[in-house]
Amino acid sequence: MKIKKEVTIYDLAKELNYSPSTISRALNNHKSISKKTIKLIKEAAEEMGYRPNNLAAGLRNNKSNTIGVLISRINRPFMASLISGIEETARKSGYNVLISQSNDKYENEISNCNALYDSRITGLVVSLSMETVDMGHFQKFIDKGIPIVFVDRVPDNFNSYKVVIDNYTAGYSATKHLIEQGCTRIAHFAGAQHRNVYEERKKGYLDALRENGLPIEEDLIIHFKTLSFEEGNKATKKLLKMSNPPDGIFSANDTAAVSAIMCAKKMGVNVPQDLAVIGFNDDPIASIVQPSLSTVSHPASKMGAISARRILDHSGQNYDTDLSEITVLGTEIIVRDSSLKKVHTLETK
Amino acid sequence: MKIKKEVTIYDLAKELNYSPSTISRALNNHKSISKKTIKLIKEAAEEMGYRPNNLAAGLRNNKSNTIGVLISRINRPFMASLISGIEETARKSGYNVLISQSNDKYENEISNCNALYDSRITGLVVSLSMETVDMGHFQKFIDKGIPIVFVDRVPDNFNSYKVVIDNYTAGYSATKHLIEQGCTRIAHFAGAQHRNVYEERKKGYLDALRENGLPIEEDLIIHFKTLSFEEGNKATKKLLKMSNPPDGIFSANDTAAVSAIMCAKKMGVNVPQDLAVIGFNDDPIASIVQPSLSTVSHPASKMGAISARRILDHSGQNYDTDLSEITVLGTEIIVRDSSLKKVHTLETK
DNA sequence: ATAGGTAACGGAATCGATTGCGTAAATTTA
DNA sequence: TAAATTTACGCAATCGATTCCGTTACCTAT
Repeated sequence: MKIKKEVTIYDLAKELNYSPSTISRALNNHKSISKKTIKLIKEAAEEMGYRPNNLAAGLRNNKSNTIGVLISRINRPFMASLISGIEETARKSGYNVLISQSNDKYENEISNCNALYDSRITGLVVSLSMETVDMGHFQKFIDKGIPIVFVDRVPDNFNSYKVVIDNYTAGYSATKHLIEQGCTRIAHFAGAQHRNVYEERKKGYLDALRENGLPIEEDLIIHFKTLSFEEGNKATKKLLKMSNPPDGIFSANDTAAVSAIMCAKKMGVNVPQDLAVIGFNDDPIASIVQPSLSTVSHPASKMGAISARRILDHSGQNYDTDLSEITVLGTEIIVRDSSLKKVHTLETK
Repeated sequence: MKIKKEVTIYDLAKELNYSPSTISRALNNHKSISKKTIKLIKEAAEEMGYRPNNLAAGLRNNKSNTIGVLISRINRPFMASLISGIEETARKSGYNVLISQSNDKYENEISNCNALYDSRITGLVVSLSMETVDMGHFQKFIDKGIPIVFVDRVPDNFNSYKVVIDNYTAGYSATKHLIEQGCTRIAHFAGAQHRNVYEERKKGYLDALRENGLPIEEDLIIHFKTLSFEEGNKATKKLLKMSNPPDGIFSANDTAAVSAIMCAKKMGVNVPQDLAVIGFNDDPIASIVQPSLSTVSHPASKMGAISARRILDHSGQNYDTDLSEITVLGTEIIVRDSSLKKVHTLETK
C-alpha cells in the first residue's frame, strides 16, 4: 500500500524559490505580498495539490476552526435540526463541527466539556443537560476567551451568548388558545422547573389563566421528570379519572401531548371536544397523530445557524465583544385538530 | 480578562527535573519508564492540571483521534440514532466525532470529504448521498491507510469496511408478511435503484412475489425519488384510483408508508382490511399513526457503534487488516395494525 | 573481573504553519 | 540626487508532543 506524501508550504517554497513565510502569507492573502506573487503561489498550490494542515496551524494559533456542540441527545427532532443548522453554517465558513451528547447526565456534560476544551475548539454551543445546575465547568472557556453560546436550555446565572425562544409568550399563547377554544379547566404537563424553558412555559400558562379569570388548580399541574410517552400516559390516565377532569391540556412537549391524545382516545374521551390538547416543538409525530396535534413551532435549525454565526462573528472581532448578547426568536402556534373545539362544534351543529 | 497559561509537558519536566521525553513517555505508559516514575509524573500532571494538547500530538503523528462522519442529513431518525451510536462508542475511547451532512448532494459529499480529509481524521464513517455514483473522492483515504466504514447506504464497487442490514431478506420478509395476511396484489414504493438498500429491498419484494406464485405487475411498482410524504401521497392516490387497485403496499421507508395510510383513510379505503401497509425503519411516526404502521426495524444506533468500533480497532492493529470485512445485522418485522388483516378479520366476524 | 545485557532516562530533530523582526530593492519626496 | 519611505520578501523562533538514537548506571553470567 503506497502512502502518498502530503504537499506542504515547504515543498511549494522549494518549487517556487520563495521562503515558506511568503508562501504562508500569500495563501492567507497577506497585504505585504504582491498580487502577482499571490496569484502565482495560489495557482502553483492548486496545481501541486497543496492542502493546508489544520493541525499545524491550530497548534501555532492554539485553535482549530472547530465549533464544539454539547447537547443532551442527538436523536431528538429538535436537537437533530439544531445540529443541522450549526453544521451548515459552520461548514460554509470552513469550520468543522465536533459533537458530543451528555444523555442528560451532569457528569457526562463535564467530561465532554473538558474533551472539547482540550480539542481547542473555537467556540462552544451548549444546550444544558437536564441535571445541570452548577456552571463551573464552563468557566475555563470564558477564562480563555472562547465564546460559549447557550441555546434553548440556557442558564440564568451565567453571562454569555444565548439563543432562545420566548418560552413565556409561547406558553401564554398556547394556553390562551385553549381558553379561546372554550376550555375552562386546563391542565399543564410541566418539565423540570430548574430548566428555563419549562419554567417559563409554566409561567406563561399560569399568567394566561390568571389574566383570563380562570382559577389555578395545583392538581392540574403535573410535574414531569422527562416528559416521556410513558409519563404522559400515566398522567393523562390520572387526570381523566378525576371526579372533575380537565377539558384541556397544555403539554411542554409533543411526546407527552401525543401520549395524552392516544390515551384519551383509548379511554373513550373525545379530543378535542372533551379534551383539547396542545403540545410544544412541532415534532414530526405532531402532524401524524389523529387528531393532529396543535403545537408551538420554533425554528430549531435557525437557532443552530444563529448560534454558529455568533461564534464565527466573535472570532473575527476584537476581544471585548459583548458576551451577554441574547437572541430571542419568535414561535408560532400551529393550530391543528387536537385543539379545535370551536370549529368542530360548528361543524357538528 | 485574564488568559490562563496552559500546562505543557515542558512545565512538568522543569518542575520534576525530568526531560520532556520522559514526561511524554510516562504519560503514555511507555515500558522503558519505571513504574515509580510513571506514578510520580502522572500524579504531578494531575495536580498541576496538565491536559494534553491534541493538536500537537496530532501534528506529530499526523492524525487526530477523531472519527469523521459523512451522511446525507442529520435530522432523520435513522441518521440521528446512527450518529448517536458512533458518538457514544467513540467518546468512550477518547475519540472525537466530526460530522458533516451532504444534504444528498454529490457535490457536497466531495467537499465535505475533502474537509474531513484535511482534518486528519483517524477514520471515516460514510452513508452515501442519494446522488453518489463515482467513488473517486474516497480513494485518497485508502491511499493514506485511513479506514473507511460505509454504513447502510454502501457502494458495491468499492472495497472497504461495510456495516449493513440484510435488506434483501428484510424486503422479502415484509412482502411475505403481507402475503401471509392474504394480500394478492402488493404494490411497492421503491427508492432510487442505484442505492443498494432500495435495490435489495425491491429484489426481496420481487422474489417473495415469485416464490409465492404471485404475478409481478410493473404498474404496482412505483419508483420514488426521495420517498417523501408528498410523493407517497401522490403515488397512493394513483394506485387507489386504478380499476384494479392493490390490496397491500410495501414501502421502502416509513414516511411514504405513513402517507399511504393517511391518504387511504382520506379516500375511504380501510387499512388494513382493504389495503395492508408495511413500511421500513421503525421511525417514531410509525407507532403514532393510526392504524399503527407495521414496519421493519433495524438497529441504527448499534450500526453506528459497530462502525466506530471498526475504526478504533483498525487503528490499534497492524496495517494489513482485511479492509473488506462486511458486517450484516439482522432486522425485525414489527407487526402493528396496518398489516393485520387476518386478526382484524377474526375480530370483526 | 570483565564482557555483555538491560533498565531508565536525556538530546535533539521533527511534524507544518505562523509571525515578529529585519533587510534589500524599488519608489517617492524634497 | 540624496534621503525617506514603501514594497516585498527572508530568517528563525515558536506552538507541544513524539521518537529515533544515544548514554549512563547497574546487574548478571562466565
